[in-house]
Amino acid sequence: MSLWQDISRSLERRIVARELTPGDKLPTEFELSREFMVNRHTVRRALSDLQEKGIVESTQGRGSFVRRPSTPLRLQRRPRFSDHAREQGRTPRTEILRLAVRPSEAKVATQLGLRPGEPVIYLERRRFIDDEPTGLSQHHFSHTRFPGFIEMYRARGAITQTLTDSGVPDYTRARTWISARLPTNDEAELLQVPRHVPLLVQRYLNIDGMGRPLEYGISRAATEVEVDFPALS
Amino acid sequence: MSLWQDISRSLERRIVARELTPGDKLPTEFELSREFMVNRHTVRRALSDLQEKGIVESTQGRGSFVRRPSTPLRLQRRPRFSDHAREQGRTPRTEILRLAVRPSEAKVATQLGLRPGEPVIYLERRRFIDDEPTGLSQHHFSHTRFPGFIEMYRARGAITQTLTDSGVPDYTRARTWISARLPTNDEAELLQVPRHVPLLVQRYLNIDGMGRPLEYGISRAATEVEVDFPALS
DNA sequence: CCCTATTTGTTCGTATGTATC
DNA sequence: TGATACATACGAACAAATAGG
Repeated sequence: MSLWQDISRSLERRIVARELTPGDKLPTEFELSREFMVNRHTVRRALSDLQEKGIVESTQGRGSFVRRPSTPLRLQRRPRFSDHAREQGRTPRTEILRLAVRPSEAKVATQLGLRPGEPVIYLERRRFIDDEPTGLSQHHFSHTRFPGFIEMYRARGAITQTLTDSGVPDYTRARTWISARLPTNDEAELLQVPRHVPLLVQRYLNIDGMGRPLEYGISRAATEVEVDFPALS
Repeated sequence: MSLWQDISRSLERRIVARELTPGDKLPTEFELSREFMVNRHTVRRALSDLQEKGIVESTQGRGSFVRRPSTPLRLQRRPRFSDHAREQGRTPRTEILRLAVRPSEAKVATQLGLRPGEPVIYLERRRFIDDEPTGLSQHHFSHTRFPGFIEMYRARGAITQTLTDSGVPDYTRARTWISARLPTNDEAELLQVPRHVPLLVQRYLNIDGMGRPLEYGISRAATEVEVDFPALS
């Protein structure tokens, strides 16, 4: 057991024992180095470990702070996000992060059957349940096909409604690619999760009733940590 | 942009440009420090960054290596792991970690429609492609229904074959739950991945041609999964 | 608004420990 | 066993962001 690991554990114990509670400022690196009688670098290595674990957060010029605990988030299981949430008696909300027309990237164009660079509606959203951020999503629609999308979406606030009013009464998910990765700083911030909690990333293609590509989307959500596995020896 | 960030990006570019391919050994820290004309600590900071991102892996006494890329795995209604691998001209292999009869846990019993504690066949495996570990899986079958499973599986080495010979010519995946989490030490060891690379966890229920629950399984892989039917139901 | 003390971030230097080959 | 290479630790200095007077 190295010194920095000892220090990291010691600080972690202090936090789980509520000697230091979320939001609290940790002693400065200098003070910690005196307390543990080690070099400041050794303290920094320990703090770096705690940062990776999402337990503390450091800011230049301010100090290191105990992070707020993360609430386990539920993985969204249905494309109809709002209905699903309301069924459970919870309050869904969607925030628009970006909504614009932009040239399509190669991957998006391929999936939607467009020529690369052909304009697409780009919509980026953050979703909440009971005011807790639960997911981020990026949506792409053909601008040629839905020229009035932006205004309609702003007025209606829902994708399904916008598509219905654009003459697409129904659509289904044709394909989903799923992967997992750790969040970027921005994503961790937007979703209010520590950096060590994996994101589940879904890339999907929705098609309309005629089987034509309709929407290419990417959604990201933090997932619950599972602990119910029999140990592997 | 700090020096170590520059170096990290530079090395990452080298890797995506295939100048360094998966499995390759990076230059030693000393060599890199000479090349970039910085202190070895600065190189170490960059390598630490690349390790966090899962791009390289370092081992004391050996060196730093470019990690293997994760190959997308395809999830289907009739999952046939070996066929899929062979289609791509790769060599699949399966290792038995455990194979035994044990009382069913509550969750397993519920899914399989058994009484809690009713005996189940428990099979734990590790799968390889081209001798690289790619996944871990746990399988549960009713022991009452398949009393000779253990001997048959040992003789045949394949679940599908064992089931066929047990009078179950066909089965399909009824449901899949997907989540992500960081690996335990054991899992990281068995899968040969760093501890900060998320695992994709699939819990699934397979049913036979009559719609009866057949197998409850949990698989874990550090790879992308492609889903070509409505993903989460 | 500026100045300054505080605090974390980066970089160098040096030394020793420890795992691998 | 020795050489190599990564891991840990200490010391020093300066940069950069923050907070408070």
